[in-house]
Amino acid sequence: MESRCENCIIRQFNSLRAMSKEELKQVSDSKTTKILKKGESLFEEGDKLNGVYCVRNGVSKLSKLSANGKDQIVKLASKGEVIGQRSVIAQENTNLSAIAVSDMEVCFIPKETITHTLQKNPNFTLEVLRHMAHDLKEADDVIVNISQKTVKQRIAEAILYLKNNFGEDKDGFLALTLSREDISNVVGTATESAIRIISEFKKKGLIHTSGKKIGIKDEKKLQDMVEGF
Amino acid sequence: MESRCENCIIRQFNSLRAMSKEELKQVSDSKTTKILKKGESLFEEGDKLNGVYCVRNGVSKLSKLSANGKDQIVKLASKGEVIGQRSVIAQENTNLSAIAVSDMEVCFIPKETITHTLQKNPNFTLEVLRHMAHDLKEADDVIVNISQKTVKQRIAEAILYLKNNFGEDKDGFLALTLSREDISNVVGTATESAIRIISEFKKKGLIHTSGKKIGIKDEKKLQDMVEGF
DNA sequence: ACCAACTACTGATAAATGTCATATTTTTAA
DNA sequence: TTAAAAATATGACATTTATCAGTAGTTGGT
Repeated sequence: MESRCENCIIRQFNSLRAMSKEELKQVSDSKTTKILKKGESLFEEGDKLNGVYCVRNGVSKLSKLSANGKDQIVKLASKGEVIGQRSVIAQENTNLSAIAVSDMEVCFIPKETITHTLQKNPNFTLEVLRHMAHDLKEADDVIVNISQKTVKQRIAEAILYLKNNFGEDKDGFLALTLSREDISNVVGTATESAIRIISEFKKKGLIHTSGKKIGIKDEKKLQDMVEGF
Repeated sequence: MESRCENCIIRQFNSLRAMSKEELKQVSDSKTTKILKKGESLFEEGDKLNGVYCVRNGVSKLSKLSANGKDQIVKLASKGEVIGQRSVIAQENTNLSAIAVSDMEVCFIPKETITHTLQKNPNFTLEVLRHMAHDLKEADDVIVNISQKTVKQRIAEAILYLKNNFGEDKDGFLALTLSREDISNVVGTATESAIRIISEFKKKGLIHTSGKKIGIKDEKKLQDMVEGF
């Protein structure tokens, strides 16, 4: 099974591209590959992480449990993204759980390899920093969206987000199928509210559905809805 | 007026403490000091920043305007914090506005000085990275709070936050006085809702007020309220 | 000290969202 | 394949929050 990091295309999308040949070799020698089925967890909130996970395939939700027992999904991480960086860098237990929302293949890289490179290779550190700066901006946007947009707007936005980030299958459905509950947890609303609004979108002809699958029929109107028209 | 960065205690609180004597000297030579009165802005959303601001005194709100014309305050930055780092690092225009909520004294450090040090001093980069990792965690917490807690809980939390981060004056009022509108923008709600809930807290004896000033009377009950009792 | 402008407050009402109960459909696994 | 379990769907209703309208109180500038 042994693919070498040096040859892995995935790393072009993340901060590992700033590593030297030598460093990549070290990563490759210390990494382990892991297969996860949908629903399995990479780690749970509060866990101490011994390394980071580089996603080769599939999608993971990063979520946090709130006092009232509901999960809030903070980010969906897919191919090329590195999960767990924040906790390893801040040397804290993780504040999020990571659960596969589709079958996944990930590489585990021990934290020593990462921290060692962080101390030796300023380009790598800077690259990680840039990624984190980007994540922070996205988080700020999410805060503004959640507090200023209606649930309807946020659901429309989530549907467009899923299309733009994960694409559509041959039948015109979103390639990443989330349960209604997951959608409500992305958006930060009650599951029933999400379901109701999705039904409404369907009645209005903005989307079509089949089981839990959703397909976009009128992208422009969905976009208008996001902007508040 | 020329105080030297080498002697500035403020920098102990931020990533500048990882700079060498030499680098600090360079910062000191390139920096300019700026005084802001309450209400004045450091920069506006969309501006291209030519450097970062190190807060010596006072507090600034970092906020983002939403489509419906309301500001969402994403962070309050005070003594020791560096504002504008994210945009400079990501080499993007800023996504936030920074406006003084009290009189301020800040040092402006040109971005060349920062980016130069980022490339040369891995310890500094790592330190900045750690700070950003921390900010990102806080942002995640805000997302969960906003979407899962009621307005009442969030206002109680905001009041406690103001006490814990900025302290109280000799009369037992919060040392940082925000307008009701600013409070509503921190919490992500309508100004009238914030006012109504603050009045309710007062009637219940959780707080006392005098004009726009708020003082905590029953911290425990406020805390219970945050947890949802 | 006084006026204008701003900010805080309150009530009435509307709109959005959550909750609970229950029916229906889809998925899962024996 | 089929029964059980899980997820989706919908209605009725409760609760929360926003909006609009108007009054009272505070503050800063002359």
